[in-house]
Amino acid sequence: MRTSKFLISTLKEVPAEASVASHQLMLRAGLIRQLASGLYVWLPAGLRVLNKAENIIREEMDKSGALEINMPVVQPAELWQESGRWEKYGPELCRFRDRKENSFVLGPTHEEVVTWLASYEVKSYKQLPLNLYQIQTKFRDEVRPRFGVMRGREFVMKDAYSFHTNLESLHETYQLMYDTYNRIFTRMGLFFRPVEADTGSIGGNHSHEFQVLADAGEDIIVFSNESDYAANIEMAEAPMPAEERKAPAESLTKVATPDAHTVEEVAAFLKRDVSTVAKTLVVHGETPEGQDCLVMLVLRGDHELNEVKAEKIPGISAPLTFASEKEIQETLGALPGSLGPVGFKGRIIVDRAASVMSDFCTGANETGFHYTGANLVRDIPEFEVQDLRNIVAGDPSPDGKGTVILKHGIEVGQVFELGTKYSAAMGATVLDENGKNIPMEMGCYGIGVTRVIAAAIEQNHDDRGIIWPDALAPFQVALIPLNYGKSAQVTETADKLYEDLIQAGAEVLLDDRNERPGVKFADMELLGIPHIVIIGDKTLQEGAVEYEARKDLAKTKVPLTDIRNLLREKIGK
RNA sequence: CGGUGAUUAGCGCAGCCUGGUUAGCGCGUCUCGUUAGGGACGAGAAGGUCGGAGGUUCAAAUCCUCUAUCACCGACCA
Repeated sequence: MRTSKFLISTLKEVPAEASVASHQLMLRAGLIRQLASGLYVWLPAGLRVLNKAENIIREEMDKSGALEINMPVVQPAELWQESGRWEKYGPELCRFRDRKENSFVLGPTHEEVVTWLASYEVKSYKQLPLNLYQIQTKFRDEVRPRFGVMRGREFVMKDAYSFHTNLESLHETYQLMYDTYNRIFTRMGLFFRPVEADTGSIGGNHSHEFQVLADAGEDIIVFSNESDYAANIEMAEAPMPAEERKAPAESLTKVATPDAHTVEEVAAFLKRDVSTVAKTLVVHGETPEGQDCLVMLVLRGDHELNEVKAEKIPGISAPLTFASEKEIQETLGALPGSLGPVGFKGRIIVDRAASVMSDFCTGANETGFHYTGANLVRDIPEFEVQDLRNIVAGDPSPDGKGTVILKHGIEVGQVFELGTKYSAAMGATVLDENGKNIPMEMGCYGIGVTRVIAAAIEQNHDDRGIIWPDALAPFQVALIPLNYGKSAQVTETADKLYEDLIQAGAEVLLDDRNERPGVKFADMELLGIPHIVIIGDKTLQEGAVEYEARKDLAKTKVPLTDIRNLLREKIGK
């Protein structure tokens, strides 16, 4: 490709809407343009990268034995009503009606459609296992699109769905996909880790996320400093403290704490550490009889509630909903900021770390008052202990080896064992060896293709621009002739080299624009092309050209006779 | 969805508070010339419903009301 025939849409200045490096660079390098919130046009250079990523995924999926299909973006609402997600999915599911007033959705994922498909196509255990995948556009009306294509509303996803007669077969394919994902992200040159994950709204039993480690990531990943333990913070169990709860030493004393509403304010007012104050949160729940009720969650003041853990506890509403001020006032007679478990008649769940506190401070359920010297059992006879909090750096690792470290990650893929959740709900059954109808076991496996591009840039850039891993680069080689079209020897050399490399099957961008050298250097470096060759009269006098590696910007003079072979070796052509 | 802020040329911004000529600046774009190894210089030019609607006023980018869109901070997910 010649730049004169290509669309080079680089920007000098950073558009105001971009805050993270990948978003800024994708706009500056001319890979994408924003059409509306969370919606992006992929420009030619960007699309080349996207296609590279898709092809790697396609090759590895095919190698694993998965079969590519294509399902519609638009899906009938009935399928979603059948699976039960019509109610559960919430407003990010974009719903609409067609001219006949029939309800449809824009597919945010395709479990329903693929299960419908499998129920039609698969009748016998002999056809299983089967793994179907597609690379296709999804739409989720995200509450808060941000960071460019990292969290867009419309995005490209590779989603695969596997079908099995038994769990053993499902485990096998799960492991196969796990290994395939490792190969895919390794080929893309990413620094990533598979981590244990929550199954979220898709539902299921067993799951790993593939996380690209980068500071801009929105997820927090928990690692052990001694073992290979790695999990999403949503999942990471905060172990029971080793120490025993001390016997009460103080008596329960009510103290006035005017205008102190947060744990920090109370701690500061009473001149004690936040970790000696118990934090009380009130959420909605259900009694075993099915009655709505309020449940108290008690945590140490310096700890954070883990909502995923909380909503998994039976009897607590999912999604987790906090009681409103009005509800709290009516039930407890006090406002949030002065709440506590002492004297509360309902269900009280105490976090493991909070369960070993003694002589702590907590709200008195009377606005403006707290207790000091509060103690479990003595002052709060009825309570249960659960893991409720986010693990923090320095806590013992959940696997018992070492302590934990927290890092940010970008979730680029996830593998799930779904079980029979969808097949049972939607009647996707097969006849087994005994002629019995059984629902198929299912797995599902996603990769955020557009997101992976952003993740790759987060991990690979410098102050001049993007540094593409070889496998994702829009072009492998950039040729920068200086004085192209004016100097005959430069023009001839550049054209010849260009033709040779094209013949060899290389992806080459020849910058034949009538621009000053600085402009060309800056553009090619911003665009992140891994291998750059500079062809100028000065070095040609010595029968040489210059080779620049984008990775480290190192320039070396290379004899003209060697440059073809050097490049072909670098790009493996 | 809540809170905060923004919307003026392709991009980045000033002007608004205190209403009053032809709405400016930098970058980019086009033409001509000089240049040519790190986003050059000179001369000229094109490009604006001041987000939209309504109102106040002799007069609105500027004041008021409504509305749309975008961004940032908190609850979702590939």
